[in-house]
Amino acid sequence: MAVPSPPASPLFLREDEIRRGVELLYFGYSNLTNSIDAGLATLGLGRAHHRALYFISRQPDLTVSELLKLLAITKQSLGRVLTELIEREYIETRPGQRDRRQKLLRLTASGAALEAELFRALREKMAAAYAQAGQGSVTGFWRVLEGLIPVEDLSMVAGLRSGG
Amino acid sequence: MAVPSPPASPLFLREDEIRRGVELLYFGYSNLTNSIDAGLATLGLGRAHHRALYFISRQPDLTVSELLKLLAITKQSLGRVLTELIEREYIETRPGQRDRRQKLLRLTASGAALEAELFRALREKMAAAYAQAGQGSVTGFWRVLEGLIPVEDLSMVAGLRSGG
DNA sequence: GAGATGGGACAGCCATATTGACGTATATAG
DNA sequence: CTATATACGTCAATATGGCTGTCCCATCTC
Repeated sequence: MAVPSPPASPLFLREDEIRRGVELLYFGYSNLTNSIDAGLATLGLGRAHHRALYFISRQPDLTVSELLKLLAITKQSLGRVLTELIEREYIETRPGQRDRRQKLLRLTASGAALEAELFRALREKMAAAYAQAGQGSVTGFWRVLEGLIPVEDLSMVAGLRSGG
Repeated sequence: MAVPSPPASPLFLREDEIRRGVELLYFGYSNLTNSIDAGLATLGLGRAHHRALYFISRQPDLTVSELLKLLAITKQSLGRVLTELIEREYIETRPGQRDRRQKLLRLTASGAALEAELFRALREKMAAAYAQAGQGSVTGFWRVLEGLIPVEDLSMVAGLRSGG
């Protein structure tokens, strides 16, 4: 294969692939998150509420500080969301057993029902995308996304599975 | 392989894979977009400005209505961002040649320089993720994301390449 | 000339994030 | 036991980036 000469800069040649990834990630993310907005709006809730519900559902008895790390927002921002969700009885709290300063967060029955309903829209979209792309693609999808996440955060994300 | 019985519901069994995708997409997207916030903040710009710069860079002589479709926001929201970028001379406009009501959007030299600088951060992150995941994974990454984007929007996204 | 379209603008609103300071309960180290 | 750190909450003020509704002008198209 007598290819004349290698590219001057691999980074430059890959620019189009990079931009393609950036754009697909933007539109894919947007479309997925948009898919639950209507459901949230009927309840007067926003995406911030959903994120809290989602992670608490995923990892019951999560503490406030753990949730703060996952969401990467300030205590004040989370506070409003959490207060609202507790008032509406989607979430309930208990003091921690080892450390009674902690508040363990957990969905109520209606909170779990709401999360499940919202998740249905996510599942439909994601399942359709998985099916269309094929299982081999799904692994690649995960791997690239993992590469976008700093190493120190990956354990946190993985913890949603094991540590829950 | 005498596996006893198939799962009651394939959707249920796949729930974990779906959630994994949702979570990686959330954290991956967040980390990528966060990576340019510092650069934007030093200039007093926000992500909305970057999105406009990005798409105009990608498709010079884009019209306002085309940009509106890409960003999926209202004219008013875009107006503020665009006005600011024009005032700061990152963007310039010309009337359309066929339709003089149109405004064709284009980066100035300093706008192009800014976009390139911001893109550098995106490129580094994305290139590292691609490299770590391997080229086979990149295709899968694209395919799944394409599956998340409604068919009617895909041509618009593809147009960033051909129609630019 | 009539109506549709591309673009812009005003006023006001809302959701979600921020910072900084401060307070209280509990845990833990000396 | 005291000191300090931690977990959580809260006040006040602010910024960003969306939204709606209404109205406007220029231009294109029929």
